[in-house]
Amino acid sequence: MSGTVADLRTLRRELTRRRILDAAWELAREQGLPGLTMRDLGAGVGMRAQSLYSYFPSKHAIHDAMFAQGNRALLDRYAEKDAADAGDRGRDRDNPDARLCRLNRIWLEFCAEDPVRHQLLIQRPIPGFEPSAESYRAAAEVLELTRAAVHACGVTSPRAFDMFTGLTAGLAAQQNANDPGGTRWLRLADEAVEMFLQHYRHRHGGSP
Amino acid sequence: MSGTVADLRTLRRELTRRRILDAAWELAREQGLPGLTMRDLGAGVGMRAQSLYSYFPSKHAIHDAMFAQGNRALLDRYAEKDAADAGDRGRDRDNPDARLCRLNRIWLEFCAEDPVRHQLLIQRPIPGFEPSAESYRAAAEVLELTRAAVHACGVTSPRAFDMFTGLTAGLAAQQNANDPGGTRWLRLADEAVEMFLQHYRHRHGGSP
DNA sequence: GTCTATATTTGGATAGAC
DNA sequence: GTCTATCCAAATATAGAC
Repeated sequence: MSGTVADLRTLRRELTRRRILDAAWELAREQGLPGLTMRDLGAGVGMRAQSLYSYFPSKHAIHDAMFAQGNRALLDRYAEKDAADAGDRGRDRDNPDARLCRLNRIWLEFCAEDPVRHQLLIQRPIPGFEPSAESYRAAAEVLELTRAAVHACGVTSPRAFDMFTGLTAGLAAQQNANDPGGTRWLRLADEAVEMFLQHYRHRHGGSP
Repeated sequence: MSGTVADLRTLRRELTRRRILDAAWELAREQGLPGLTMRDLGAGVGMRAQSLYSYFPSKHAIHDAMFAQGNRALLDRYAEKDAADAGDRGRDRDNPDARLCRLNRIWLEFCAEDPVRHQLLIQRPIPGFEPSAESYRAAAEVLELTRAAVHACGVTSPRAFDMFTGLTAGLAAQQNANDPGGTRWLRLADEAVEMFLQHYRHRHGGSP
């Protein structure tokens, strides 16, 4: 019996943690990531700021949890969308170019739909913030996924991969900085991949 | 006579303003842009924080002055380097591709040599900060310079120019975020321009 | 022109009552 | 588990003496 009670407690606690994180995202979207304060966050979930310390040991821990959440959300998005768009039809082997375009679109849309999340995951807007090892693992997983997709297109040099990450990171950054909510750079996604593949496949690559 | 005295006073005042801004850059480079405080800044020039208000009406005004300084520095860099590398020899007309590569290298090196300045000029790390109109003018001038250089290479579509700014912004962002002080993305500068021109000149462009 | 003194606000975090 | 009551630190900014 006491086991069940403990489980319920843990569950309630976890739910409240989620509510706090949801409110944190909402506030960060409104006033920017540095503008997120314990006071406002407490008010956002109907608590005093001090009560938050029952759920997170520090503000840093909240940032870290958000970072981890963001990376997991991206991995989930890949799993959903990538599978939904082509997995069943088995086109992954047949057309690696299309898959790279797809992954690139998923990434760019993910970045554009929440500039604050993009900021937290990609740039480092919080001075002393270093994410935990577990959070880094998810980020590295995303990178490897992308690298594999580029390789599958016949482009294998590290230089080329750096160019790819630069290209796609730039489109996301420009979109959020200069046309937030729009599609001015988003719409260049496929064109960018095409440009990239044309250049690197013919130079260092394998099959056309 | 009183005019001379007034001039001296203005001069001294202007010199102190410069000293304050120099110290501001130094501190920002050390502790990040949000870590710049009036206290530390005062200490950096041998004053109390309160005395700074004799030179700048607010912290915001200091940020704005830094923003303007940064943009002017970039324009100066273009004027110096671009002219020094090719102006005398008059290659600008003969080889627009080389000029675009040159401008791109100047820009990337400028961004990489001071990540904090890059952050201030390109991204918007300070929540409520909006630069003054005069500062914006310099930034727009930079953009037009680049657009003209891309046009000279026979690439005229706005889409293509957006791709160019995305590409080059991404290289700078990746360099500073993932390899500060290194050259991992910097060295891709010419290759990026080559890739870009090959793609867009053959598609929408003019002469090869 | 710079200082001391101070006002004001804000934010992160702890202790202990209930 | 949440609250009240505080603490402490830091930061922007103003007033007035020297």
